[in-house]
Amino acid sequence: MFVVGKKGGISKEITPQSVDFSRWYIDTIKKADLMDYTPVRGCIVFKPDGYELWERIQQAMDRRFKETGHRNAYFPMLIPETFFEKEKEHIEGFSPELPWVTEAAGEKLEERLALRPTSETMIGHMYSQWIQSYRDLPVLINQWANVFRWEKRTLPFLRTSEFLWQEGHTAHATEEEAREETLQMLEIYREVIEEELAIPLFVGQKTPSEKFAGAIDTYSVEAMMKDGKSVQAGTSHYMGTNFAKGFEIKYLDKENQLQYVHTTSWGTSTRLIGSMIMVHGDDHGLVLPPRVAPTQVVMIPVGPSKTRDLVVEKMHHLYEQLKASDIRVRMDLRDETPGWKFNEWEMRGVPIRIELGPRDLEQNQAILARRDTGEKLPVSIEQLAAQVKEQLEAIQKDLFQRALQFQSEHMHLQINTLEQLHQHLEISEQENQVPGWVLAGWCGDDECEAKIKQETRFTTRNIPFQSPVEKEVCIHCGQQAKHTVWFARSY
RNA sequence: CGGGAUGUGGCUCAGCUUGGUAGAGCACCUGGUUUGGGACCAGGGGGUCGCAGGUUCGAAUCCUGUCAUCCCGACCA
Repeated sequence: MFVVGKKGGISKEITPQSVDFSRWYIDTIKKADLMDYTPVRGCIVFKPDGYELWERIQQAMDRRFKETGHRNAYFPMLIPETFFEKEKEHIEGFSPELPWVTEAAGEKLEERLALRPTSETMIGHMYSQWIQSYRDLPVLINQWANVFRWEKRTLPFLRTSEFLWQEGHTAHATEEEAREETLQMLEIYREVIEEELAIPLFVGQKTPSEKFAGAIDTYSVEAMMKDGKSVQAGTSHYMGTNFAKGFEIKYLDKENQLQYVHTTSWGTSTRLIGSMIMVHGDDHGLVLPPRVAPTQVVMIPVGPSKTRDLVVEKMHHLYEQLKASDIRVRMDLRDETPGWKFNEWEMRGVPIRIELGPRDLEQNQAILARRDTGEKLPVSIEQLAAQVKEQLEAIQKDLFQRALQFQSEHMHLQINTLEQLHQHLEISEQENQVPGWVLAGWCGDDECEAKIKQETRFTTRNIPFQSPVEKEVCIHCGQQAKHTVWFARSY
């Protein structure tokens, strides 16, 4: 399918996915120049292309947050130790991974300050002061921020000690309204991630053991990577009155009764970048969905040097035309051979390459090459901008469809016992196939869940809102299933 | 945090076993020829060998410690 030169076309510098997926991932992000390591453990630089991906995700999210009535604010990064003690589950969940500030201005602090792992506590504290009356509700605030979780094992974009994210925190008068908010934001995540990042998702509810520390209910959107593992791409939590009670967030209702507010929180992070890479990337490197690609089109002049001036002159005209059509386009006029540039921009995942040479000038055309399929098609110059737009949209759509196809090929609906699961894993390993995801029944017992994890490293991903099949019995104990759950290995 | 591996010009690595003037390929700079899938020739620049100690007349090489990255586990977005 990939149209390549005599040398085979596989990058010499990227480990093929089938050989070692982890190495492929590291090779790809480095070759695509998205990030670099730093001297600080688990902390990376988001280089301009990596950061721009984040900016585009931000824009897509932020627009929808605003449309649904939320506003942005910024809360401090340092959180007093005592704040964590106000919600028991919360501190148990987060205390192992907190970095602390213990000294400032050369003196030991009376109370040490944590670098926030999330801002429920600080925001809860502030909300308690801002909210007095039902007239103050709802409070709908989002924050774009960095957070810290000192991870034992780090992986660029997917798990770093410091990462960028967005955390929404809302307070409502009623449970019903707060629950609506929780699901509304989950739906916004689904929309952005599927439409902008072309990543198809599994939408559902987390099991109690997998939910957020301090939440009543946690919902997630989960994505399947090309190695069959899952990434939790976004979460939305209904907190009930847990944080309201911990931080005394109360309001007077219409009957002059003091009530606790119901809070929610919801978040997505820069791990979306990692997911996107692992969902769409191939053995040539990165493959970017056009809507978030920093560069959508790269133009490369080809042909002998005698004709170069003429070609470049024409290319400038076309470049201006594409720019005028709001296409993110750049020309590569560096003094390298075309083949070298082709490979370079493929590694960087640019969706469309336009080649222009003397033969094209004669025929009043340009060659348009798709990153995702490798197809090259001649396009008449008059129609170039229109064709590029059409192809960008086609690529966006095709990436999603291909990912959806991959998903359906790696979802296993016929596994009903632990023994069958073990068999499935053995066969997958023997045939060097990704084990994928397994839909199975679960009785609701934490112990069964823990045992499955222990034996297979498969964890519950979520309980889908819409399950393709309803399961009758628990995959572990064989008793009646309460839920039908996705199981998978995860990042 | 446990087990394994690695750390040497920008990148990929050799050299380490058996201590003795730091190497190769790629990249970079200059000039020329080239350019429709990773060009070629000639010349050139660049490294206190992750860091800190130690052993030694002498350490990239041996010893101790430490930090980082990768892989495999336990913990988590």
